[in-house]
Amino acid sequence: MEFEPRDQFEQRQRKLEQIQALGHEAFPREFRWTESPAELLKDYAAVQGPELEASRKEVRVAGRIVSYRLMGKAGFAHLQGAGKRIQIYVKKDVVGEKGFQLFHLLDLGDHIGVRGHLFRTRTGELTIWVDELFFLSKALLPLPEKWHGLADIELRYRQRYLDLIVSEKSRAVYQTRARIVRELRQFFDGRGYIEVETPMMHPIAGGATARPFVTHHNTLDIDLYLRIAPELYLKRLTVGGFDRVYEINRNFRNEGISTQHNPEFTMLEFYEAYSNYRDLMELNEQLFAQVAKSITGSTKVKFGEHELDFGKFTRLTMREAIVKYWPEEAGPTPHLDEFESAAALRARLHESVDDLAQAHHEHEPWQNQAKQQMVRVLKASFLAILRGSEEKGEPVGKTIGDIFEAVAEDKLIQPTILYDFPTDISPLSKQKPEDPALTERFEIIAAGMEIANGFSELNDPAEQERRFAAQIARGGDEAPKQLDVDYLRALCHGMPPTAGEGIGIDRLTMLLTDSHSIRDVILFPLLRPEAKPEDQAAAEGEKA
RNA sequence: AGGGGCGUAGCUCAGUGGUAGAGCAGCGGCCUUUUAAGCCGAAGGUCGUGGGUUCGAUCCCCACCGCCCCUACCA
Repeated sequence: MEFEPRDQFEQRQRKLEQIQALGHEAFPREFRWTESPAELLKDYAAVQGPELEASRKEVRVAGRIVSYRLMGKAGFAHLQGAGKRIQIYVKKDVVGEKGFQLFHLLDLGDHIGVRGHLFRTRTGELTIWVDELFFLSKALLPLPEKWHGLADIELRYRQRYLDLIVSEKSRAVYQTRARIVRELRQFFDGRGYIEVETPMMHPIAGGATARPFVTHHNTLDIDLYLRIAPELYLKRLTVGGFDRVYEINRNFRNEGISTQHNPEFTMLEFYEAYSNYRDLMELNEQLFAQVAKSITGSTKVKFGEHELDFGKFTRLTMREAIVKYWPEEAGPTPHLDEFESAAALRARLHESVDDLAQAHHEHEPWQNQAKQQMVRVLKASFLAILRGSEEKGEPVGKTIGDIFEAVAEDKLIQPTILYDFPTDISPLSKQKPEDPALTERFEIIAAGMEIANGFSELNDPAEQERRFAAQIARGGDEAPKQLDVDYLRALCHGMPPTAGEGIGIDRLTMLLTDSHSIRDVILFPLLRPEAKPEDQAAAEGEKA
């Protein structure tokens, strides 16, 4: 093994040998401790020095050395354990010649155990007076800089272990994430739901529109897809009589990577028989308020410059959202009847493009750069939407969805329930009885991000088959390659009226931890693998 | 995929068309209540990689690699 910095690596290997020569095992197997550094700091926060020294209660504590100050015949260090740091004081008189030799051979990053008792230093810091040192494990590579920590974002993602050692903030995010998941489990368990695990390898990728990852099973000699959603399996379970069922697990989508997208991400998906999407909206209002409150202490949560209030959801239909956020530069807002026909909507968009061009022309660039930018981007989006509609023959519902995304989605900062989605983009949702162009579907949007997606589940097998067939006929990378006949068969056995929903755990964690990149809430986000130096040289050789 | 930015010691960062600097970490020495401990000394680098311009490139130009941000695809 060879690592940079080579001299420090070798230096520390030599020290390990010297530690062994002192009679210590290089890699001991255990250490029996009585308290963690975190527990000591908490339990003895209010206990004064004289009281500590009067009782001289023996403690045994293990941790990683994260600071080290040697002063002749005594020294201080901090041991980090369970995320907190306790100081230790090591005196040659007390630990003896060999004990002090061991102390000399320690480096930042090493794990040790200590036996001793608590006292307070002159400055009042709670400290362990060490009677005996135990060597536990050597860090052969140095820790990041002690004051600034690991500032290189790439290193924080690639070497998360270092980030976690050095950054209490990062550590806290993942602890919060665990609490969020626990909270969600409690919420659903308390409502009579059962937690299940359905396949992650699917013969047909369904339940969402996304490009899947493909893999292969050797013995069966079949291609399989990593699941893009658990939806169709969970709904089979509602047919099977699990009336309230949920799963928390990973989905995989072979799509782009961004601050809001990682190729694998965690979803909570749940189904509740005999309920509809209105019931779910109410359930969501309770759920989000409760989770936000128990995680952050309040339903009002700081997210960047905003304060998101999960105690108060706005409800808007998709069409209302488009009308509400339609910018004046885009001309008159569309009328309700214009959402009915593709031709009317296209005409509206063409007019808007002209109005936007006009607006762009009228504004002097230096007057309001942000507005100029908005007008330019919106015009480009509208032109793209028109191309989709006119050249690719996309259905009107798709056009409406695209318009929503172009004009409204990023404006929805406060938690919003956006509902009544076009049937054309909702192949698994039940239609509204009074308007088959719309479905009983909603999304929860906060900070401009889609957090959850739920609907009254389509349980009419004939209609489901028509929708699947339409999807397949339309084609594209994101459409299923074949009909999921077994799913239709399951529906034919009778699925109760059911409402279901998926909640993005990563994004929810972002909101509740004020994290602005999904990579900050996923321990090991997908990055391009590090090239070994020789690979890199070879790659360049080939090109030359 | 397109646009912008970044890449210098293990880490955090300065810097210059003329052979590269600080702090922390590491090494040697002094120091028995310090705490970003201190003081003295020495060491540490193919300035992301490869080309080009130049008498001379870490710096200027081009390509490539990696990361970040925005846009596009998507949740």
